Order: sequence, then structure tokens, then C-alpha cells
Amino acid sequence: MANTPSAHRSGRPKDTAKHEAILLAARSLFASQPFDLVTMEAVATHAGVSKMTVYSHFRDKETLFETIVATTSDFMIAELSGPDQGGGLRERLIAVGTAFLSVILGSDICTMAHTLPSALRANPALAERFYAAGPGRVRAALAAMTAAAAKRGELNVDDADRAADDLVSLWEGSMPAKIAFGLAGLSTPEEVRSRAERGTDVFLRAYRKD
Amino acid sequence: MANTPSAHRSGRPKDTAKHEAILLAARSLFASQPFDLVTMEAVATHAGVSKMTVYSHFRDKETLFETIVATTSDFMIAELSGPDQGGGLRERLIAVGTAFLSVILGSDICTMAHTLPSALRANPALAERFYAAGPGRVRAALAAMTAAAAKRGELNVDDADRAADDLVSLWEGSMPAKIAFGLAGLSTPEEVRSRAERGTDVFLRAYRKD
DNA sequence: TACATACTGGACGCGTTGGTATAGGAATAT
DNA sequence: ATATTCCTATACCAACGCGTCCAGTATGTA
Repeated sequence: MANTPSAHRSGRPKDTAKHEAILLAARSLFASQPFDLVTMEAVATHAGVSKMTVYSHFRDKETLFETIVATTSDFMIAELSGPDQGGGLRERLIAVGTAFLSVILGSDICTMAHTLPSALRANPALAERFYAAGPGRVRAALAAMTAAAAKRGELNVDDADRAADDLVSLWEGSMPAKIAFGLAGLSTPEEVRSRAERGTDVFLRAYRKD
Repeated sequence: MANTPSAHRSGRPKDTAKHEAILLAARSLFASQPFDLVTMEAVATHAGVSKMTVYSHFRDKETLFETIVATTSDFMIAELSGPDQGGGLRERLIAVGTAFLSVILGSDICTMAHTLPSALRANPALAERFYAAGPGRVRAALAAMTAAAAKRGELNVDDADRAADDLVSLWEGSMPAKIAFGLAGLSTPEEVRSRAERGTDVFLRAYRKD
């Protein structure tokens, strides 16, 4: 667990600015390279802090990494729980798709999310939590939305889970693979929006009630 | 480069069986864990061979890894260059999809293909080659197929590249992500076939000429 | 002021790993 | 038979990275 700077009885309190600087530097480094290549020395240097200070705020490297993952996971959940209600089906799907893609393709999380799995072969529980908080959560929500739309007669879906799978796949396209291979960088908000619209339209062409 | 066992002028020739054993062990290890965690000692032990023998067959760790990647890449190309001609459009697409998915989801390549990118941040040329030999090659072939089908009036495609992207995405679904996160293992041939058929059908529903 | 805690900077122990050196034994071509 | 090359086993080196210790200094509370 992290040593969150809390109330002290006496003495000099921990510098919360340094705490944040360490987290920021660590996030940046973990996002740009796999776990094993990130050195605690680099984290300290990048944060403008002594290595001992890093160890004073976080017990060890794994604890630091877990803290980053946990806060990132929380951020994803917060991002995705926003757009629930809205106009028509197409607009609602595009809104969810935009929120999802902006996290997956448009933030510094994206590189980390794709270097994470290979680094977490030894920690499956954490990987599962990460997946559940991200793509898994979105798919579940989308399955519910498509099922409801089918009940209203707007869509023609046999299997809601598979339909949700298809929709997410159409949104993402080949971007995750390209990012994982280092052949694509961060997407702009315009690209994200465009992908969400196009994927949604293709999805509706395949699943529309005619 | 690999020291392929070649003709000798005199003396004891290199044992090709050991050469293969080293490659097999290395492939298995590189497939199950990222580059940095694979030790040459483990390769030697796993191959039932002395560490010195490994270095006698391959100059260093990177050369060994490159050899694995190159042969794997060649294997992908060979697998995918098979199904070109066939019956109707749907059958041809399903054939290509099955060949593609059986490599991506059904062979030991799949785990390596997803641990590879994070290990190759420092070697973009190799990553690009690997991508081009796999998904890139399929996408190019599919773009040509869909463009031809559109010209024949069978499909309604505005952008052949994007259509190919959509088709591959529908084939893959969430499987690459799940594999990367260790939440899914090798797929059976039946699952591969099923995914190829379903993805193709959804694609055709979205892009059929009506 | 006195005390307690945070931070720095460097040095270091320890384990791991890539790669080398060496010595002895085994297999094969000539 | 002999030279040559392969293979093994072990010891060894250098580099690296995590985590710790320590002495000194800065900065807060009581």
C-alpha cells in the first residue's frame, strides 16, 4: 500500500507535492516502457527526488506500480460511468464509444494498457481486475444497451454479448494492435470521434431492424 | 545470424538435433514470457544442453530471438498465402479468416505475438516486419478482395482499406485483448471456424449490396 | 529552543544475467 | 592414428538493479 501523507503527531510532514511528482514520473515511465525496464533510479530522477524519498513514500517497486494501476483503473471507471442517458440510440452509442476510445486511444493510459498484460503474467489477479474495469465493464454496459434496443424493436440482435463484442471491435479497429506494435501513437479527439461514429454506423448497418 | 550447421572440412559436425532443440526451447520460453525474463541458462536447461552450446549455435540472445521471430514470420506468410481462389465471396472470406485466426488464436505464436510488441519498443524495424507479415498482409489482401467484389457489384464499400479493417476486427473480436491479458488460451479449430463464419456474416450484413 | 521527521547524496550488499574462459572428454573426417 | 571440431561442466567477470544504511541537512511541530 502507499504511504499516503496523513496526519502526524510531530516532526516534518511529508511533502505531498513530491508524492504527486513521484506518481506522475512513475506513470509516465510505466506508460512508455515495460515494468522491468523502469528503474527506481529513473523514477527518482524523473521526479526530481532522491531514490530514498521514493522508498519513503512507497514500500517497493511493485507497490508503486500497483498504486498507478489502481488509480488508472479508477479513472477509467469514472470516465465511462458518465454518459448514460441521451438522445437516440446512435447518439448514445457514439457517446459511449467516444468515451471509451478516448481512454483507450487518446490518453497516456493507452500505452500502459498494452504493455501491462505481458508484464503481469505473474499477477493474473491484477490483470483481470484491469480488464474488468476497462473493456469488460464497457462490454457489459453495451450488452445491456443492445438488449434493451432489441426489446424496443430498434435492433435485430440474436446474442447481446456478441453484438457488444462486435461494436467494440468496430470502434477499435486495428488501433490496439498498431499501438501495441508501436506503429501508432496517441489519437487526437477528432480521430477518436471519427472512429466512434464510423464504427457505430457500420454496426447499425449490420444490426438494424429492417 | 544463426550458425546454421553447414558443411565442414573436418572434425565433428554440429548436432542438428541440438540446434533444433535450442530453437524449440527458446520458442517455448519466448512464447510464455517477455524477452527480458527469458534467461540463456533457462534456454540451455530446457533444451538439455550446456549454455556454451547455445552460444556456439547462436552468437547472442538477440540473434537467437531474431531467428525465432524470422522463422515465425515466415511460417505466418506460408500459412496465409494458401487460400486465394475458391467458391463464392462468403466462402473465400471465411477461408481467409480461418487461416488468419488459426495462426493468431490457435498456435503458440499467439502468445508470442502479444508479448512481442512490448519487448520490441527498442527494435521497431523488427516489430514492423512482424506486423507486416501478419495482420498487415491480410488487410492488404482483403482490401483487394473487397474492392474487386465492389467492382462486381457484390458489395457496397466506400473505403476498401477501412472495410478490410472492419472485417479483421469482426473476426478477432475481443480475443487478442483476452489473450494479452492471459484471460484466454489457445482456441480450438472449431472456435476458429465459428469466429470466422460469424464475423464474415456480420460483415456481409453491413456491406451487402441491397 | 528542543525534538521529530523528511529529504539528500552517495556508497554498498546482494542477487541476477549476459557473456567469456578453460579444461577435459567425445565424435568424426582424413 | 591423429587432427579437428564439438560438447559439457564449472568457474568466472562485468554490468545492472533493487533495496538498505548512514551522515548530514532541512523543515516542520510542541
